[in-house]
Amino acid sequence: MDYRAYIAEKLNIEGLAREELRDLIAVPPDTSLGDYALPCFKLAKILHRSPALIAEELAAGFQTDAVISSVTAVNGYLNFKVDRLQLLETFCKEFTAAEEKCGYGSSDMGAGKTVCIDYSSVNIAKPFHIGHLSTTVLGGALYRIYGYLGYNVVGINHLGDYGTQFGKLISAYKRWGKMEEVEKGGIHAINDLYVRFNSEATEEMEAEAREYFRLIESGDREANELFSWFKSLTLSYVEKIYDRLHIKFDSYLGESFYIDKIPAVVETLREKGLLVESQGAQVVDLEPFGMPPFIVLRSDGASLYATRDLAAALYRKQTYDFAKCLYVVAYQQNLHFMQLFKVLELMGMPWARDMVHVAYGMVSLEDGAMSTRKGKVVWLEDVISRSIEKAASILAEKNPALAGREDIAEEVGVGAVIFGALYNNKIKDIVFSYDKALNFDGETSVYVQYTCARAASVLERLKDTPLWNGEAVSPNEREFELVKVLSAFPDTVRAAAEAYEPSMIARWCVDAAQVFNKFYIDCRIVNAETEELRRLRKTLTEATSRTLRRALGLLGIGVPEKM
RNA sequence: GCUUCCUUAGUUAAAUGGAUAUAACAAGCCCCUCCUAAGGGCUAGUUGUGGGUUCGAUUCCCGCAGGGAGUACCA
Repeated sequence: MDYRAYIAEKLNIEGLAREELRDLIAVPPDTSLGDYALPCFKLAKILHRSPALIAEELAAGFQTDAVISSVTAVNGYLNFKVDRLQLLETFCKEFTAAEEKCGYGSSDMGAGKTVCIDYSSVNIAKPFHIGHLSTTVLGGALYRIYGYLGYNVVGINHLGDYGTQFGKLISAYKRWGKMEEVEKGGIHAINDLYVRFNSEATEEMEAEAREYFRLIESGDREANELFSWFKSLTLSYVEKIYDRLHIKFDSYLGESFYIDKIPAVVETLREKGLLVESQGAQVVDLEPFGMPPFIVLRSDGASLYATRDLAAALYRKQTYDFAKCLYVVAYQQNLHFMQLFKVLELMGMPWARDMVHVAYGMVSLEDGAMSTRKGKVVWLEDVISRSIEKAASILAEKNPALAGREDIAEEVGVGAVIFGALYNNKIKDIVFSYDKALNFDGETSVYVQYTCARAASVLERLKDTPLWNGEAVSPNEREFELVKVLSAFPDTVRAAAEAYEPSMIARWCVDAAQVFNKFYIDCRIVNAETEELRRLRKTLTEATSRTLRRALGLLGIGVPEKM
C-alpha cells in the first residue's frame, strides 16, 4: 500500500496537487520522530504562513485513523506514525499475494517492452581478468532485474571477433604454436602466443599478420579454420565462467556479424548528407556538438569498431524493437557512446534517446594499471577459486560435519566475488586487492547468506508452526523495523532498475540482514512469549529469508540452506 | 589545452535539496550452560577549498586545488 498517497489524500491541501503532495512526503531520519514526514517549508510560500504554524494547523486538522495512528508537528515538520498492526497486516497480505504470483517486488510495469542489454562482450582469444568482472555481473544483474519487472530482456554478448589482432594471432600460432599445447593450455596458451607476438613483432611480422587477417576476410580456408578454433576455445572457456557467475545471454552476435551490413549503413549516412571526407577518411562531423568527428571509414576504406557499433544499433532496433538499449561498458568509452548516440540522432532515429551507456568505473591494481603484456594482471578464475578455497577452509573449520560443503563453498565464494563488484556505485573506480575481495565480514554477501542460514535454521525448527493469521499482537520495535525494511524492497528494485544501479539492491540486502539480525538477537522466535508472537515471528523470518534470497538471486548470488 | 567523471571518519563507502551526515573494515572494550559468534553490543573518529542559489546544500551552479578517463583513422 502507498502510505504517501494515503497521507496526501487525507491532508488535501488546497492549491497543491495530490501527486505533488505525495512526492513531498519523506521518511524521517529517526524512527522515533515518525514513519513519514511532511516538511512544510515549501508550503510556506503557497500558504503564506510560517512552516511551524502550517505544521501545527495541519496536525490539528488531521483525523487519525486505523492507518495513521498519530500526527505531531515538530519544527516545521508534520510527522506521522503508522499503525503497526495495520502495517503488519498490509505487508503480510501483499507479500503473500505477490509470492503466489511472480515474487515480492516483481511487477508487470515492463509488459510488452523489450530491453536489450549489451554486456560482458568478450574478446576472442583473451582470458577474463578482474577488469571484465564489472560489466559481466552488472549486466547480468540488470538482465534479471528488468526481467523481474516484467520486461522482455535480450542479453547480448557483442563478441570482439573482428580485427587485425586475429591476423597476429594466426601468425603467432603458425610461428610458435603447437596444437597439443593449445588444446591443453586453452585460452591462456593462445593469449601467451599473442603476447609473444606483440613483444617480438618486426615490420615483416606485422605485414604477415595483416595478410592473415586479409585471408580470414577473403574466406581462406586454413585461416578461417584456425580462427574458428580460437573462437570455440574462447567460448567454451567463457561459458564455464558464465555458469559459475550465473550469467546468460540470448545472443552472441559479435562484430564480425555486422561487416556485411556496413555498406548499407554507409549508404544511409551518405543519403542523409552526414558523411564528409576528412583527411582521407569518411566521417560524420560532430564539431557543432563539441565532439571530435565520428570516423565511419578509415582512409583505406576499412570499417572501425564505431562503424560496427552503429550497424549493430540499427540491427538491434530492427530486430528487437527495443524500448531501451543498454551498453554496460566502462566510462573509458564515454565519448564513443556520446558520439554514437549523436550520430543516430542526426540520422533521424527518434529512438536514439532510448540508448543508454551504463558506464562503470575502472579496475586497477595496487601498483597501478593492469597490463596483460607486462603480465601485470589478475585472472578472474584465480580470484574465484581463491575465494572458494577460503570459503571451504572456513567451512571446514566451523562446520566440519556439514554435508555438501563443496557446493556451499562454491555459493559463498562465488557470491563474495559477485557481491564485491556490485556493492558500490558502479561509477566508482576499484583498486583490486585480494584482501578486500576475500573479505567475508561486515557488509558482504557472506553476511547476508549467513543471515539466511540463521533464518533457515529457525524455520526448520518451526516447520509445524502455522503462519501468523492476523491475530492481534502488538509488534515491538524490532518486528516493526523488520516489516518496514521488507516493505521497502519493491521500491528498491524499481529504483535500481531506473538508475541502472544493482548496488541499491546489494545495499538493501545488507540493511535487511542487519535489521533481521537485531531482531534475531533481541526476540526469541522459537520460544516466543505467546503462540501469536511465535507465528508472527515465524512469518517475518520466512518473509525475510525469501526476500533476501530473491534479492541475492537478482544479483546472481545463490543462498545455501546451511553454512 | 579542451571535454568529462571523481573528492565524505585511519581505510572502503552510504545518504529523491530536509531534522543530530550513516554503515562496514581497521583500533579498543564487552557478550556463546540461550533459535548458527561468518553474529550482537559499547567507545572513539568524517563532508578538499572559496563563493553563489535556497527557509535549508554532502547533494544544485560558478571558481580553485588534487586525482581518473577521453581527446581522428585501436577496441
